[in-house]
Amino acid sequence: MARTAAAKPDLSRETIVDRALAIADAEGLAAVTIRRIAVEFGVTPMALYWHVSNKDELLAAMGDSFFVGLQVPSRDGWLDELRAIMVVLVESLRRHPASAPLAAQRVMASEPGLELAERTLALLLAAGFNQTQTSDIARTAMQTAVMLITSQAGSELDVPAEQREAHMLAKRAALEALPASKFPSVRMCLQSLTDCDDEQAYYDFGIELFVGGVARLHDRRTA
Amino acid sequence: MARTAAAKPDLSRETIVDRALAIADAEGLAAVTIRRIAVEFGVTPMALYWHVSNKDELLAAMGDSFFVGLQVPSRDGWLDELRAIMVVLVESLRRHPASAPLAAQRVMASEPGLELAERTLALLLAAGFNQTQTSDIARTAMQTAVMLITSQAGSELDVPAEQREAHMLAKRAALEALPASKFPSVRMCLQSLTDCDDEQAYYDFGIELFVGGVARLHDRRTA
DNA sequence: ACCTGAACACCGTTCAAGT
DNA sequence: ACCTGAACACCGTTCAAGT
Repeated sequence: MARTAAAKPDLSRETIVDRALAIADAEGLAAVTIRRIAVEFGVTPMALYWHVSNKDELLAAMGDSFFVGLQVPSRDGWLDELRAIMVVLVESLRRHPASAPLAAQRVMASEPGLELAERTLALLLAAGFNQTQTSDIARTAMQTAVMLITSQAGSELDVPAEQREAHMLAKRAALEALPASKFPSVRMCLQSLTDCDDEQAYYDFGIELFVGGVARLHDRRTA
Repeated sequence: MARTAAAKPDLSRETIVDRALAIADAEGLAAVTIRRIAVEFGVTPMALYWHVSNKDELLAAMGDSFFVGLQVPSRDGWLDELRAIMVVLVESLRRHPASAPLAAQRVMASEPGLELAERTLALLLAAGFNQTQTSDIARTAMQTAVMLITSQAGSELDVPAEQREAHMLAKRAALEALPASKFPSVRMCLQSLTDCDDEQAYYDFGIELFVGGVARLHDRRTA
C-alpha cells in the first residue's frame, strides 16, 4: 500500500521508452543511456535487454512514439490539409523536443509513421505535383517540423533543464560584447535572437513559411 | 625522403580538425573519437589534448570550418541576395555532410559565422521585416541549409560509406513489401523516396522552397 | 519468463611524469 | 613545447548463470 505515485513502475518496453523520453527532456538525448535508465528503475543494465534488443531499437521506439495516435483533422483545400498535418506533427514533437530528431528517422519505418506519410504523399500527388516533387516536399515537411522544434530551444536541448536559463544568458552576453560597428544588425536583433517569448507564434511562423513555399511552388508550376 | 603523400601529417589543431571531418565523412559523426583520431595519427589519445582542450572544442572547430572563406556574391534584389547566401551555405555544408549539423551551433559563436549572420540579418531588416521576423527567418535559413544536407543522404550518414548502398536497398525493399492497397502513394513514390538521382536539383528545390516561402511572407506583409 | 554477475572492448579526461 | 603512462569513471553488449 505504500506505493508512491509513479515511482519505479514495472520494467517493460513501454515504461522504458517513457523513462528514456523523460531523461531526454530533462538532460538531452546524450543523457539517455542504458545504464542510466537501469539505475532509475533500480535494476541491472542487462535487465533492459530482455525488453529491448539494444539501444538502437530503444531510440527507434522513442522515435515511433511521436506518430502513435496522431489525428489529423481533414480540411477542404489541399494546402489547408498540408498545414493541418504540420500543426499536428509539430504538436506531437513538442512533447519531447530533444527526442524529436528520432522521429524523422522513423516516419518511413513504423506503421503509424507510414500512415502519416501516405496521407501526405496522396495529398501532394492529388494537388498535381509529380513524384519527385511530392517526395521532396513530404520529406521536407517532416524535416521542417523537426527543425522548428530543435531550433527553438536551440542547442540548449543538450543542456540540463536547470542550466538552460544561465546558458541562454551567457549566449546573450557574448553577443552583447560584439562591436556594434561591425555587427549592427546582430545587435539590433539581439533580443529576438536569444529569446523566444512566444513559442506558439514561432511554430506558426515556421509552418506558414513552409506552407507558403509549397503554395508558391504550386502557383509557379501551374502558371 | 620516403614521405608518402598525405600520410600522417604533423599533429596540430588544423590537421586534427581535418582528420575529424574526414572520419565523419566516411563513417558518420559518431565515429569521430579522440582515441580514433589518435590512432590515425599514430599517437597517444592524450597527445590531442595539447592542441585541443577537449572534444566539445574539437566539434566546435569542425562546425566553424564551414564558415571560413565563404564568399557570397552580391545580387541586386534582397531576395536574390538571400538565395545567394543559401547557395553558398549549402555548397559549403556539402563538403562534409555528416558534420553539417555542427555548423548550426556555431553561426552565432564564431567570427566568420557571425559575419554571415550579420549580412543575412541586415538584408532582411532592409527588406522591411521586423526584428522578430528577421531573427526567425535567418535562423530558419541556417537550419534549412543543414536540413537539406542531412535529409538528402538521410540517416545513412551514420552508416559507413561502403555500406550505404546496401542500407538504401534494404530500405527500399522494406517499402516494396508494403501492401499497395493501404499505401498506394508510398508505393507510387518509392523510387524518388529512396533514391535521389539528382543531388543538385534537390538542393535547388529546397532553396527555392525556402526562398519562395520568404517571398510570399513578404508579399502578404506589404499587402 | 525475467533478471543478475562477471567480463570485454570501448569512451572522455586528469594528472603526474617524461624528453 | 609537446607527448606518454597509468588511472578513473563512464559507455554498450555478450554470455552463462540464477530464480
